Amino acid sequence: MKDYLRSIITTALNQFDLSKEEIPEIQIEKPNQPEHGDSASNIALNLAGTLKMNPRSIAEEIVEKMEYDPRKIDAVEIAGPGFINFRYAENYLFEELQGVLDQGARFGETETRAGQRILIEFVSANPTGPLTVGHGRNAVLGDTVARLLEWTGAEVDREYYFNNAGRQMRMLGQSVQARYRQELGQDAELPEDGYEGEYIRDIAHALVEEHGEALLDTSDITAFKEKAEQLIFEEIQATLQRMNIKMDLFFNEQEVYDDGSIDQVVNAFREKDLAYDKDGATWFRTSRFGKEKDTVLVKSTGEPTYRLPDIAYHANKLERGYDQCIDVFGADHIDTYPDVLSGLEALGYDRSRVDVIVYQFVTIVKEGKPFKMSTRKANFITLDELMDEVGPDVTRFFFLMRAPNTHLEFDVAAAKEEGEKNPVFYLQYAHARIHSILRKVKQEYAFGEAPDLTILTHESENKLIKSMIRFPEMIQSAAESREPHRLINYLDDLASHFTSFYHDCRILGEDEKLVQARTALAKATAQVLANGLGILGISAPEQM
RNA sequence: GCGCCCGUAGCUCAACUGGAUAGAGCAACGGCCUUCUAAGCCGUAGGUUACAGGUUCGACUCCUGUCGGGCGUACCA
Repeated sequence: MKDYLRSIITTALNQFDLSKEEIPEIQIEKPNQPEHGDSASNIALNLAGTLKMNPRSIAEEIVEKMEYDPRKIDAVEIAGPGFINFRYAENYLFEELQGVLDQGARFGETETRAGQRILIEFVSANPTGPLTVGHGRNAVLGDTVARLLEWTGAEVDREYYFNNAGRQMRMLGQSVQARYRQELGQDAELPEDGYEGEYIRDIAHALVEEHGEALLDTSDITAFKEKAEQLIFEEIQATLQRMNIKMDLFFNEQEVYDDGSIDQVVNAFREKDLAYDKDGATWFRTSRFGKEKDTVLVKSTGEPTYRLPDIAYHANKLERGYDQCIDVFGADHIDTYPDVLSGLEALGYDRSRVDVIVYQFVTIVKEGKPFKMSTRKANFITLDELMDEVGPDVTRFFFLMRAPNTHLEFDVAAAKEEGEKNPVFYLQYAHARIHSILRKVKQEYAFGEAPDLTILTHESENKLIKSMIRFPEMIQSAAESREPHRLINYLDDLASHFTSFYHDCRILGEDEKLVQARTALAKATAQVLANGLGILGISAPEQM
């Protein structure tokens, strides 16, 4: 519908004395006030400046020159300072409703990104411990944005970037070694800054079972490190799977060392005089890109800082032919992002091909109080523990219900509540309720011909249909802005329109034609709810 | 100090990327179950959108400053 409105407005505008550049983008929006129609455009107001005319008279002229299909548009009005308001024809609504039924599980899919290949990198936690609540928001955001993009036609790969070398992992190996020795009754202490979590003991225990005392003499921590990595990765993947997330690709940071691309990056920078040596280290002239200071790429020890492999890794992604690469990370990593973009630009890539979703931190609220977490100390809540308490559906929902770029408060008590305070149940309940009706209808009726949807003229029916057919637009907007919470707000609105309909209009016991038409309407609603919940990665139960 | 993000009803948050009278949920108050799931529906109350300026037909949204909170500001990741 938006596209249609844009096209008829454009046709009208072409009759004005305006160059192409002077025609602004035509915005179509849904007015807050129902009296203002179903869709509205502010085009006349936007043109007031360039045309030097009263916006109302511009609007009048546009409407005069506009031709529209009465089967789609019932009325066009000019209101307020110069808005053009459109009212949909009933016939249009019925056609669209039929469209929902016809498209079924695919209703909402569009082709706007058809042919695009997108790589979205998320989670990317190093295998040093179980996923915590902090990773949860990252994981769920990344996966859901991926699903949204897929619904708009893109081909999306989900990638997990990790590092199994370096200090962190050494520390992990040493921690496991210490626990291993303790398990066998020896005196051993965790290294300073070692990992204190209980899971380290589990890994040590597994090593004892497997090797007995055979690893006591070795000073090499490789065996400890590898076992830890293996077990932790298994656990991480199990956690992700439980959350309905499946990564397509894993990328080991080591690759960009091994294939020499790190050196290539440094050399390319040097050739363009964007890298230099100072104090035994290699520096990147980030000051050329508007940063206060230059940045170290290779430490005086010869070891690269994380920025260098980061740049090489992103170049690698672009080289793999993706049209767009999206990174998901927390606010604490925001500072590295400009360096990566500068690096890519220096290498001759188009920086707009890399995009980032930054989310703010999660505060867990337990017993009414914020719960402070520290990763290395055993003081954290794992995602698994959270899911044990509230289940995967609620977990996903809570991480998605707020805009990524705002601080999220996760109230465990509210999440555990079954209803009332818990909005996820509202959606699932509406879906289950419809299926309950559908089951009853199926028992009592056997409809022959196609339903006559044109008898759905009750105000609640009308509103429900209008809400339903906005679904594809909502997916677009949520995908475009990378903000899944928009879809949640929409589904909430849809469910609320359904429950209003449910209370105003009975299905069972009415005239058979009406039963049939309303059943179709209910079925379409359930379909949209199921499709939407599917995008969110949340189950749509048929019974509750 | 500097940089990024946030500040909206008592609480948690929306507001379609600058639009018309700022909306939901929870909490409070008042109604609605012999009929398809009351995990629900309807209504009442609750606001100087932190504050002060500015930009324009129009600002929660953009700009400047102030206050408050979060995160950064490494030859850690």
